[in-house]
Parts: sequence; structure tokens; C-alpha cells
Amino acid sequence: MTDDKPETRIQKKNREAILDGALDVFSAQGFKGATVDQIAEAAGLSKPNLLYYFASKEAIHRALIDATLDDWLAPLTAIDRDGDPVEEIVGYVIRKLEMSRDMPRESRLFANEVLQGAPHITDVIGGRLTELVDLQAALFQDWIDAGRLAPIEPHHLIFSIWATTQHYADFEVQVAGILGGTPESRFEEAQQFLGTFYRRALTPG
Amino acid sequence: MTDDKPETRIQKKNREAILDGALDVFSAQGFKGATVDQIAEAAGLSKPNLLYYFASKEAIHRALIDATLDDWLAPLTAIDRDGDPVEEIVGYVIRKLEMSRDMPRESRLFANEVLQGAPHITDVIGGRLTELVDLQAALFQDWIDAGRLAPIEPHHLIFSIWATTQHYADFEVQVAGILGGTPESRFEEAQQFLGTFYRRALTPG
DNA sequence: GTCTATATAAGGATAGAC
DNA sequence: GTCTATCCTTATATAGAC
Repeated sequence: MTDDKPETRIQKKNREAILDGALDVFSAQGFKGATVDQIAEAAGLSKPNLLYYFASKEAIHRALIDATLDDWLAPLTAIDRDGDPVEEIVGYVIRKLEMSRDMPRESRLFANEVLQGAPHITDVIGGRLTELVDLQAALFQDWIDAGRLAPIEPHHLIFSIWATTQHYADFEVQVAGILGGTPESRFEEAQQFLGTFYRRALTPG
Repeated sequence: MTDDKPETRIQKKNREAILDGALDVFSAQGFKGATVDQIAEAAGLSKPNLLYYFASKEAIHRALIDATLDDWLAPLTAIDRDGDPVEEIVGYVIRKLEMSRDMPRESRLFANEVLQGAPHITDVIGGRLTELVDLQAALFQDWIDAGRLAPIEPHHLIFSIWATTQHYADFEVQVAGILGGTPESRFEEAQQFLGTFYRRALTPG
């Protein structure tokens, strides 16, 4: 166990604390609304010490996007071509809703980013994301052509799934203000609603 | 025509220019991301001159929310209890989609606000908005009880309508990046998609 | 009502001691 | 690696002349 590795245990711990704190702050306030001071405080470090690990606020944000993007897009690739079309898509809806419940900060991080013109992820949208979506949309279209899914434009179907599921994370204050109840009860209702809704809209015949 | 009225023509024109410029800037960058300089430039005034009309950045934002909120919530009250339930709700969906097309700045203004915890409109969410939604949700429930609408939780139905329609304004860069085409072609597709989608999910039997 | 100049504060980033 | 002190830029807001 030599020690010339690029990352010591303490460095790893600090980097993780910084990224976690940055996720808190960027997701709640957006890029410009976030301050390095707030991130440092959330991470339990002084500002200069934080800037010893990351060269700038931009660099923290970039690292955070890099660290979360894969997780965030993962469900899109988990749809099984050999499964039942309606159940596969409803399953995707439910997974996305669970992510809104379990990773609301990530949802808001990307919502803030896209809402303000996606200045830091233009390459992702123009590249990987479009490829992934086109791929799944083609699969949906195959299912439709085979009569196993009610005819509907697949890209817009994907948008509707993103919109309806991420809504519960991104606009949570509004949802909570209107519905009341607990986070758990709200997500249970949402799960029930979305399952029913998408089954009706997608079942052929 | 005496001149002791609180507002002259030139004041009115300047106030409107400021609010219009502020709508540009706040909707694109959020409250913290916006600067008074940018708003002044968008309004065609100097910064001190702008601050002659509004005491602070906060005051501009408040005035803007006040000036746009009524328009933004109007469609919610336009649903006709005596119409055909499915067509009334689909009509609401289409009106909301048209608002995403025609008032994208207002959509993003409120999206920014809610996404970041609605610090400036807590009273609206806890008050007027909840009342309006509860009222319409009760109407939907009546329709369901009468067997004229497929059974579905009405509050979540309203959320889904907001989410799916405002998505096209709030996340336009992403939608445009994935779909390509023109704004017109995208909205036509969306209209087609959402009409089909909600008719299927809401038609009873 | 509108401008130039400026006060004042916040925030990003660095210097240099330890 | 971590801290205190500080620099520098940006941004809100005001003063005061015209």
C-alpha cells in the first residue's frame, strides 16, 4: 500500500463532503444563487480550504454534474425490449417517480440548469441525451408498429414522463402546499395516479 | 384633464418597459441571477433611473409577480361545469399549452420561483392557489361520481396538466435540443400528443 | 426625471503563515 | 492541508448636479 496515489482517504472524504454540500446548495438556489461560502459551510470546511480542492465555483459545479449525470440518466436504459411494453413503460414511470422521491436534489440541480438555458450541459443535451432518447423512442415506435402499445408520439411520451414525475421533486413546495399530508402519502398518491394514468393511455385496443 | 394623477403617460410607459425587461431577465436567470443592470439595459433606462421608479430589485420582482399572476392563473377558472367533462379538461390542457407557447417568460418566472422554494409567493400557494385548485378538483370529482369522467385523483390530474404543458416552456432548450424542428412544429406535435393522451386517460368506460 | 459619480456590501479567489 | 487576512470584481443602492 504505497502512498503516492493521487487521492488519500482524507482527500476523498473532503471531496465527497464538498460535492454533497454543493448538491444541497446548487439544487436549492441554482448556479448563480449559490455562493462558495454556503457550499463551504454545508461541507464543513473553510472557503479557502474548499478552494484548495476545487479551483472555482464553476469547477465544483462541473464535477457535481459529472458525478450525478450517469445516475440520473440510468433508468432510461433499463427498459427491456423483451418485456411487456405497457408494463415496461409504467415501470420506467415508477422508477422515475422513485428518483424524484429519493434524489430530489439531483432533480432540482438539472431542473435549475435546463430552466436557465442549460449553459453548462449543452453538450450533453445535444449529444448523449438526444441519442438515448432517440434510441428509446425507436423502441417505443417498434412496439406501436407491432400493435403492442397504443399509438402515440414516443418523444413526447418521454417528455410527459419526465415532466409528470420530476414535477414532484422540482415543484415540491407547491405540491406540498396544495396537497398537505406527508411526503410519503403524497408519493403514494402520485404512484397510484401515474400508474393508472399511463396504463390507460398506453394500453392498445 | 388635470395633472395631479399619480401616473403620467411617460411614467406609465417607463414602468411598463421596466416590467417587460424584468420579465426577460428574471425568467431567464431567476431572482438571484438577475441584475438590476441587465433589467435597466433591457428596459432602455439607466440603472439609477430605473431605481427612481422602483425602490429595489425586490420591488421590481414583486410588482412583476403581481402584474402577471392573474393572467397566469386565469385558465384554471375558465372550466365550464355545464360542458362535456372530457372536452372541458382537454380544452384546459390546450389553453395551458398555448400559454406555454405565448407566455413562456411568465411560465419560467414562476418555475424559477417555485423551484427555488417559492420564497416570494408563499402566501399565494398557501392561499389563492390552493383554493382555486381545491375548487376545480371538487368539480372533477363531481364529474367522476356522475360517471362522466374516468376515475382518477383530481389534484394529481391538475399537477400532471401543469407539468406536461409547462414543460414545453420551462425546459424548452432541452425539448428543442432533442426534437429539433421549429417552435411551431414542436407545439403542433405537443398539441396532438396531449389531446390524444388526455382523451384516452379521461374518457370513461 | 435623468444623469454622473460614488458609497457600501457581497462574493470569488489568492497570499502567505502555520 | 488548513487557516487568517486580504485583494478585486461585481452588484445594490444612494447623493447630488442638471
